[in-house]
Amino acid sequence: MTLVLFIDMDYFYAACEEARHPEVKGKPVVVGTAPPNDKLRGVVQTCNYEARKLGIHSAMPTSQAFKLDKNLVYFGDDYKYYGEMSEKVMALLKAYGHRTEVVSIDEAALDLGEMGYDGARGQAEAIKKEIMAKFGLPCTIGISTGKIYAKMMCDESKPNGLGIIEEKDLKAFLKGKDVIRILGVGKKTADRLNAMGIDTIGKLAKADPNVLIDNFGIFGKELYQLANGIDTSRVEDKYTILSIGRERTLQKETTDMKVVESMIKELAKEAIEELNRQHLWFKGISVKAKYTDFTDKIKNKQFNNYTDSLDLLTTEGVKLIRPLITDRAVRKVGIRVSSLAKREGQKKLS
DNA sequence: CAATCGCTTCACT
DNA sequence: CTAACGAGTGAAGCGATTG
Repeated sequence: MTLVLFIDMDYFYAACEEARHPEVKGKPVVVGTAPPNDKLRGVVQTCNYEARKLGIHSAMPTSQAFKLDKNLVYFGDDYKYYGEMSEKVMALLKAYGHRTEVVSIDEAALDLGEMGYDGARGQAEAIKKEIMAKFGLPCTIGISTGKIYAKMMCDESKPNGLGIIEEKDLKAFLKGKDVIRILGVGKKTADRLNAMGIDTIGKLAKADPNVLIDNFGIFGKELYQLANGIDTSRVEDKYTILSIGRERTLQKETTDMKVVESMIKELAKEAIEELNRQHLWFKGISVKAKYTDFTDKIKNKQFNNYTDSLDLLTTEGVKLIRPLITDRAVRKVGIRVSSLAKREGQKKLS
């Protein structure tokens, strides 16, 4: 029986800030999205456990967080730094020699193979210790027979934990859990399941698989299998980026194409920087305008050839977004490149 | 009729 | 008090279009 180890960094962005500002440890720390010049207009990205105790959580408006504690420590997000820390952690994990999947900036899965539960525990303890010693970052690890179960166990063991769920205990482990705990099931899907009378994974396991498939397609089948102890997910050693985008709230809502244009230029530059860092080309672009009523509109375009040209992205981006800028006031704009390809070994046509 | 396109919806931090 | 607070990143889903 091969085992999967799932690791999730605890309150990652806030922990990164604590690592480089040790003096704030023990205080409530919030990392927020930071629209230029007005942090109160953003929302909380991540916060440490001291802040959570006060009721602060992800996606809460920063203004509201300050109402709960006017003395909290606030940092505007710094993706570049978090990305660097993430890369260091991932490199450390890969050095253990197992097939390793980078799931997100702060999560990874390792296929431990046939080392047994005791071996897996030893490995997990070593990893936790090394990450703390080298980077000062806490993390939580879950271990089970499949990636998704390992992740669920990980979620359950936070913070700074280590949880193992053995195969013989799997059914009992899953039975009472809310369906929303399943990876890929958010509020909307959970509501639909609830409406069908399914609120726990135990009930999901007993549901009619055909009804699930009718309602959710292929995902319905996966849900059914998962609820019954079959985790078909695999630990993949490659991590494919499908798109890279940047979006930002304007300082002030506007109908002025000039303002939108200069923001698009700025965002295009940032997106290309990331594209270059990842050594990719793009073939598709999309732009987005979000209006004051919080609805948004997106425009896409595909090119015939791959490119990495900032000029092209900027000019085409501006052209694409023009029809979205009308007399409706816009509060946020964004640009994204997609249909990506690795640079090496391929010839750029132009 | 399958692949691709253009756009919306959803999940998550 | 369930209205108003409301960022950013990215993938998945899906109907329309096209070769």
